[in-house]
Amino acid sequence: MEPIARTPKQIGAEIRRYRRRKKLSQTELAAKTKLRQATISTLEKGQTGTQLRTLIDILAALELELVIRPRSSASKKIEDLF
Amino acid sequence: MEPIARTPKQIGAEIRRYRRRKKLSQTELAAKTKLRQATISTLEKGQTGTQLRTLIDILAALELELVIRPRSSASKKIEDLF
DNA sequence: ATTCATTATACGATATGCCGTATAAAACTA
DNA sequence: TAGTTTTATACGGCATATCGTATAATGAAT
Repeated sequence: MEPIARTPKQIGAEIRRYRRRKKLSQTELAAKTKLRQATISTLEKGQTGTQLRTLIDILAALELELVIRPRSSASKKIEDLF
Repeated sequence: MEPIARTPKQIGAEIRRYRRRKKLSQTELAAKTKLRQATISTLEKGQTGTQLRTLIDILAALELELVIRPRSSASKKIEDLF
């Protein structure tokens, strides 16, 4: 299953998923990244457009990486996501 | 080879690669996205942290998508050069 | 229900991105 | 070479993200 993200909301949801997988609270992640807990909260909610710098800091702290690629065609069924 | 991006510079380089593949100038892409040519220029150069919203608009215009995933260990050392 | 941890929201202040416009620099092409 | 397209950079002004700090809401567990 591949975590595709095309909107801030999807990106935030992915971040949250990975953060919890690592058993970190927003506060703990904030400490690692020198960001505020509030900033991480808004990113995960996808409420506002955040800054790319913020996303990158968080990805690094969670040992994640970004892959940019052409959009996968409609062959991807929703069922495959679960 | 997978287009992994962990820094603004790498992200910018990927965007540029895909834009050129579609034979679009920065000005043409700017028109599609309602951004300025200057904004696209700075994003591609990776000079400044841009806004996530800007990146997403451009990805959409280029029909690209983002995948977030755990870091692949293979390229770790190489990426540390940046 | 109460407590404790976690997450969401609020305030003014500061930093930074994007805007419009414009020009300069580079890269192609004839 | 000169001319054309493309990309990089500059300015003031506006919009917005993050800051620090703090509090309110939610969730989890006993």
